[in-house]
Amino acid sequence: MPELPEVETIARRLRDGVEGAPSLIGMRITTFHLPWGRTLAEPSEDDLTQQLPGNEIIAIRRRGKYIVIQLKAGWLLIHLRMSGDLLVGPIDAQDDPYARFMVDFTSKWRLTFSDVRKFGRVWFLQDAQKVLGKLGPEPLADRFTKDALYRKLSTRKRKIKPLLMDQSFLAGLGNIYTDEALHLAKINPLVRADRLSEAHAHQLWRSIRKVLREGIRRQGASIDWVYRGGDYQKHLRVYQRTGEPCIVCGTPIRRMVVGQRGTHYCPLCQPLPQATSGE
DNA sequence: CACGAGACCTGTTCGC
DNA sequence: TGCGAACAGGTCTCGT
Repeated sequence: MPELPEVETIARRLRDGVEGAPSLIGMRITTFHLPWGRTLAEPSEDDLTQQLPGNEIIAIRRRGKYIVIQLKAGWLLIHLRMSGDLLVGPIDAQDDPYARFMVDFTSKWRLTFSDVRKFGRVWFLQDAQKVLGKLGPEPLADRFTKDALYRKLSTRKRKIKPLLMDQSFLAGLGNIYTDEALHLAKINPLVRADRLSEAHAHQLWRSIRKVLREGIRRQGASIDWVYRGGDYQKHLRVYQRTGEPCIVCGTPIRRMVVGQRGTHYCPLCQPLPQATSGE
């Protein structure tokens, strides 16, 4: 489910609280539950039993698509992958059938990691960089400039779409927002990164930041049955709009597969530069 | 270095 | 109506 805007929205809700659920900042952990063992990537369940109880939440933020929970001693990292979500409710509430990991607090509140497809993972680390250190830049950070993007693109020969989705190249874009940004920038998903002009790279930079900011403003996109978050899905330009008219030129949106991912684009607005795609 | 295929999982939707 | 195939917001590993 979640890409940068959805993860950002979830992190803010945990940090600030929402109607019916308080902020988790300052809460002290009593115990945890792990109904699906593989959800815990690191350390072992036994080690976690030594480290988590008594620990206290200091801060919550997002890095790439990770939820980063700073504890008094150590870091709890959570990656929602395809279908994960984080919910706060009373300990005695009815169990979520898809709960894979739960943390209980002295306040009698419980944080539940719900994840239908079981792809999500949790890490408890003394050094968060062990996992976060592999990530590329934050697309919304000040230091990520349009010239920095142009320079990074100019040395890569990969197709632009899979490159943008590579989390070590840039952290946070997934299938939805990549398609959206490429359409806004009028760039074909198959174009080689090093073939983009400086003007196109700059336009792409603007587009990436615009779709991510808009996604956050709308509190993310709710697609299918999984995420009941924001309403950005009502404003999508191409994603899952195959056959519907392009909002710019009216041409039917097409779907193709790029890097094994469904890819949506406008054949007129995002033409493949002639004879450039190959060699 | 770049790419494709296969895993990991469950649920919904599509096509016949 | 029923049933298998295709598809879904992500990432890792392996082989070419």
